[in-house]
Amino acid sequence: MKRLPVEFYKQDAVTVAEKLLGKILVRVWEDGNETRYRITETEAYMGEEDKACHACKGRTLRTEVMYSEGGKVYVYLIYGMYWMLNVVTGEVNDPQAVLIRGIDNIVGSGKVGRLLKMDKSFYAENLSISTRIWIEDAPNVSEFSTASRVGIDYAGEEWKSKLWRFIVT
DNA sequence: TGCACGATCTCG
DNA sequence: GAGATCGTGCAT
Repeated sequence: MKRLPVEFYKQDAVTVAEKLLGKILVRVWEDGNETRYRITETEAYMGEEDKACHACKGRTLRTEVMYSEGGKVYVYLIYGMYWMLNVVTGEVNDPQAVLIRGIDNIVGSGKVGRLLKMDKSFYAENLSISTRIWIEDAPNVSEFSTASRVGIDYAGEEWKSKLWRFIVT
């Protein structure tokens, strides 16, 4: 297996979110051991128009990495205790990202962040060259379902109703 | 300089 | 069903 090419991440977030299902997330720990996880649940966030996307507020210190080229990591702290793991997608100045909500049998973006020991140092980590986290190719999964996104009540009906959550079944 | 608010989870 | 817990963004 090999790492996904940069071109993979340059597609739009909805496409990447769907194709990431079944792919292998590799995490190398400080002691040199590595663990591989199968991605089972993702969510897409589509740019400044998407009221549920952090970039809808425009370019800030926190959202800056979403404006860069796809293939980078976007992490941020939520509720003061959970690091959320996202993958930036799309071209430069096209702020999109895919939230990793589930890996293996771990479902819940907060749990994923904790399990992977995510923290601020992973902000803007490049998945193509990083030695501690990357994603490897794997066959697409044939069975998956879609659903509306979670935890974005403030985004309004139009954006809440988008079926941009992808789950391996 | 201060404050309200979350893409959540766990416990009672 | 509520609390934990803190960086970020916007209002003073």
